[in-house]
Amino acid sequence: MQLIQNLKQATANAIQAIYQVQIKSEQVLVNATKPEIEGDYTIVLFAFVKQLGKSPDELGNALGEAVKNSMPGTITDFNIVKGFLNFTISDQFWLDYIQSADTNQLITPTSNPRKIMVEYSSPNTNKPLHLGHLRNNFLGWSIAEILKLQGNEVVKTCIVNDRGIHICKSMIAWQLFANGATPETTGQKGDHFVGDYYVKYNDAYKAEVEQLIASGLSKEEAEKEAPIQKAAQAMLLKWEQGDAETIDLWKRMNTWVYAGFDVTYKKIGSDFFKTYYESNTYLLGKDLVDQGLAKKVFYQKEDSSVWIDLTSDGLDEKIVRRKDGTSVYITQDIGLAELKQKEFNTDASIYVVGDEQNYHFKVLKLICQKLQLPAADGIYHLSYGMVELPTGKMKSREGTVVDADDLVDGMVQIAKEKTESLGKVDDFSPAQLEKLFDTIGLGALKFFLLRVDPKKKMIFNPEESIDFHGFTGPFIQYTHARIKSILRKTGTAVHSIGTNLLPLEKALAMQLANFSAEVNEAAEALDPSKLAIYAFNLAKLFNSFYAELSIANAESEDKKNLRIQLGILTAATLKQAMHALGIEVPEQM
RNA sequence: GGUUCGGUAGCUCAGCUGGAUAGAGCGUCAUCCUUCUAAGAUGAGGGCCAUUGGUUCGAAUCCAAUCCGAAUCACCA
Repeated sequence: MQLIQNLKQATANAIQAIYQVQIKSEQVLVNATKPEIEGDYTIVLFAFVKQLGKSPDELGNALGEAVKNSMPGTITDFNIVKGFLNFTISDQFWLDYIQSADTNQLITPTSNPRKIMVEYSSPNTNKPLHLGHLRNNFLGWSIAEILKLQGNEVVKTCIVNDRGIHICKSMIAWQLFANGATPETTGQKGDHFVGDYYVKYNDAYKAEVEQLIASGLSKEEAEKEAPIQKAAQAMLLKWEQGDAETIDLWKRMNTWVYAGFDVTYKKIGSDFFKTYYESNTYLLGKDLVDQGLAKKVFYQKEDSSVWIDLTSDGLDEKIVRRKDGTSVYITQDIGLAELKQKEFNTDASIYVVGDEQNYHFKVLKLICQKLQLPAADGIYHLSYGMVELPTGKMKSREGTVVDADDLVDGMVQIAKEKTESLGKVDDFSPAQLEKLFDTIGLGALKFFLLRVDPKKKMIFNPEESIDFHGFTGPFIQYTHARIKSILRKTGTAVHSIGTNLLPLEKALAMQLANFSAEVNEAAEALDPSKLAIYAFNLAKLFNSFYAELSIANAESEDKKNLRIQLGILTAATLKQAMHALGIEVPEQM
């Protein structure tokens, strides 16, 4: 659907022809005309009034006439109101569009497809996924789907933070308190099982610190001297030395966690083409430090630690190698960026990571650029805001973390209760029902987390749970199911669709025609919320249409055909838009 | 203190590449199921778009300052 683009181009051409002034088509602003004014699309004349030195009316008349004549059969009329040039599009244009639209090709693919990596999820192996991870996973998945929809090749990756002191804490606690218990013996999901020992570690640590303070140590000393903390540090050292027993335990506990993650990922629909483990990548980037030194990008201090000075870029000095020769977080990320580039040769790499790491990624990109790594310019940090509770941030210590599994199960349960109370799916089999509850519950949750601009922090109120009415996933799923229900009765064979359009029919066609452009916008901005909003508006519009006009009992055969076709297109568009959000739409609900 | 991001209806959010009377949803009130799925539709009510100044035909949108909130500025990851 190129209509808007064509209008811009025609306007630019007209200005060129009449006034010999070169205007880029992108400079022409085309809006949907206000409902109470006659017309379908509006061009704002003010932008050119001054530049061309003509009055809005004079300019409007000249442009209106020229554009109208350049698009015969498409534009039937124009008018000028207070500096706005309004064009009326012919019914025939929309009828042609409705008739020829192909549900298998709702999107015009991008002319320059790229290979793009999307890295998301990044779990820690010491605790289960929580609400924040869900936002990350849904965003990553959706971004990947949107880019694919546009015609790009997407490589989904995940970096697992499977090493470090926090893992050792869980391990120590397990050794101390578990008595050999395992997820199998307790029947607990592996990630929750390990997460519990992380909590137990913190409890024990806190108790030890308090005890030490009571025995006369200062708070600082106590925190340093707590035996369990020392044990964890010792264990990390052993791990790094490759101590067989430690590595064994580490592997064993990680296996439990991964088994748990797999269940969750499967449930919420996350997958990765390639998973990187920090235990394999944490030594990367060391050779790049030497290269950087040779290139004089980095410099060495007296204690032989290596730094980069970013003060001229408005940032600080940053260490890239410790004096003991070990690398730091940023170093391994540089190394990993290069590794990924070598393995996949992508045009761009999108990191879905929380906004608390904005500074880190700014530095990462800058350093990669200074090192002239091929990956550098393609690095893009998709920074998303935290999910907060009405009471403030989630804090594991205060037990206010919203667990991902619990939340998903809760949503599915609500979907079940709601669906059963409505009693519209009595003919479903138990397996179908289960699938439906999952679809609706997850749909509600995903939509809720994706409908907000990713970069903004959002508030989630677990008390109120998530609504199934209004601007929600189930509302759109319901609209889809409703259309499908009608189509099952009317059939989908369409012949003649008549020669005129009612306002609601036209509005629906216009909205449908926008889909491709909306996908492009969402892809460009890496913002699924744009698609969520689009899908909601389309569903809402269809529901108004549905309430006003009958499809099965339309006033004529032509009208029936036309509305069936509009129903087919709306259902297909909703399905595809939701699919790009990672949300399935049921045939019946 | 520096940097970055945010402040729009009671609540949660759109709108921000300047354009016509600032929009949704939830909540509140009212109306609509013997006819295609009421998880729906229609209507009412609700706003000094944080504040002040500037830019201009026109500012929620751009600029500056101020106030409030958040993140970050680790030899943690």
